[in-house]
Amino acid sequence: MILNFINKNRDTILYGISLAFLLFFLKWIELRFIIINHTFEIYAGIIAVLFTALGIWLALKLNKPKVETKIIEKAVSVNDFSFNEAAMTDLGLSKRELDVLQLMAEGLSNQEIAERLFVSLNTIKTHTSNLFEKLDVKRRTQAVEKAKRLSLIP
Amino acid sequence: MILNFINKNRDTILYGISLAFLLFFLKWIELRFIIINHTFEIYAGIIAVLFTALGIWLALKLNKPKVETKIIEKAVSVNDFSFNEAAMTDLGLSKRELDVLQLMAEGLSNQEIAERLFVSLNTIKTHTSNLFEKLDVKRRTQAVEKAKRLSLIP
DNA sequence: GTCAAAATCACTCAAAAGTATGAGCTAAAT
DNA sequence: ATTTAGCTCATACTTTTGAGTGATTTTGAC
Repeated sequence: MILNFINKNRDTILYGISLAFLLFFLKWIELRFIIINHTFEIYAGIIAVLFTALGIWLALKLNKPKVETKIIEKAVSVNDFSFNEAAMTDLGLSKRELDVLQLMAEGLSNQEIAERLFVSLNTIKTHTSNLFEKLDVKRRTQAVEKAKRLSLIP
Repeated sequence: MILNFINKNRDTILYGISLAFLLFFLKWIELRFIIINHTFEIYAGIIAVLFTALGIWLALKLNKPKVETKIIEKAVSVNDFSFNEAAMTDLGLSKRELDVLQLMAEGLSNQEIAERLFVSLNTIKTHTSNLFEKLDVKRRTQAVEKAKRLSLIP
């Protein structure tokens, strides 16, 4: 805990010690000058130089770095398919129609879709017809294309 | 030209003037203190404060502002379609076949593709047949699906 | 229980897609 | 010069798809 305190206030403590040392040093040269009785200006000059240095040191120490935020756009290929519920309800697509749409997107024929869903070919035809109408397209390829654009399928 | 010179050395000139003024000021308070005969320490203290301030000012003036760059990575989903040349040569697809494939992916019918490319419907049929064989698929929907997987089309 | 939407299926007809085969023409490679 | 690959087109035929219509059954909501 005491180490922690020292660490946190390192600069302040250092500054205090430096100042104390400086004052002590000044007192010492003051004494010397009194004894040797030299000119006043030399003493003042030394003080000036020392404190200029102190000021510089202080400023450098306390000068907070300016933070510049740099935003780097990182290209990421994302797997972010989120089903577009809105589009589905908007178009009035039923669950079954969506099933058919998905299988259609996999490239299955109507016959294959029928077998996959255990219904007749005619049923699938009806579904696809309704799908095309709802999606406002003429062909299955267009339906798949549009469905992908609308995020109804990945 | 003289204005130019002044502008370029503004800081230096300013520093010189300030220093001159300070020295003049010091001389003045020195005189005052001599006349009033005050303690030496007050004078030294004033010098100390003044030159500390000067040091700070100098440091701030001459020190290049520290810039800390904070980098924030922003994930951006990118349109990163890069045509898979390898797959194309691997499958032995011709330019024309790729053309047809692209239009097919847009949901065009063979007839529409034929009109778009100014050739006959039969030509397109030939292309699609060859395409299906090369892609090892049975239907156009599968062809489009596979082509997308292979990055032959976006 | 009623009603509406959804799902199922059938039938017909037309259009589009796909298969198979053959062939001419051109440009590039051997 | 010959071969090869790619593009073109045609004919004949089959399969799939799609449009249109109508009907029955299921299901969920009111």
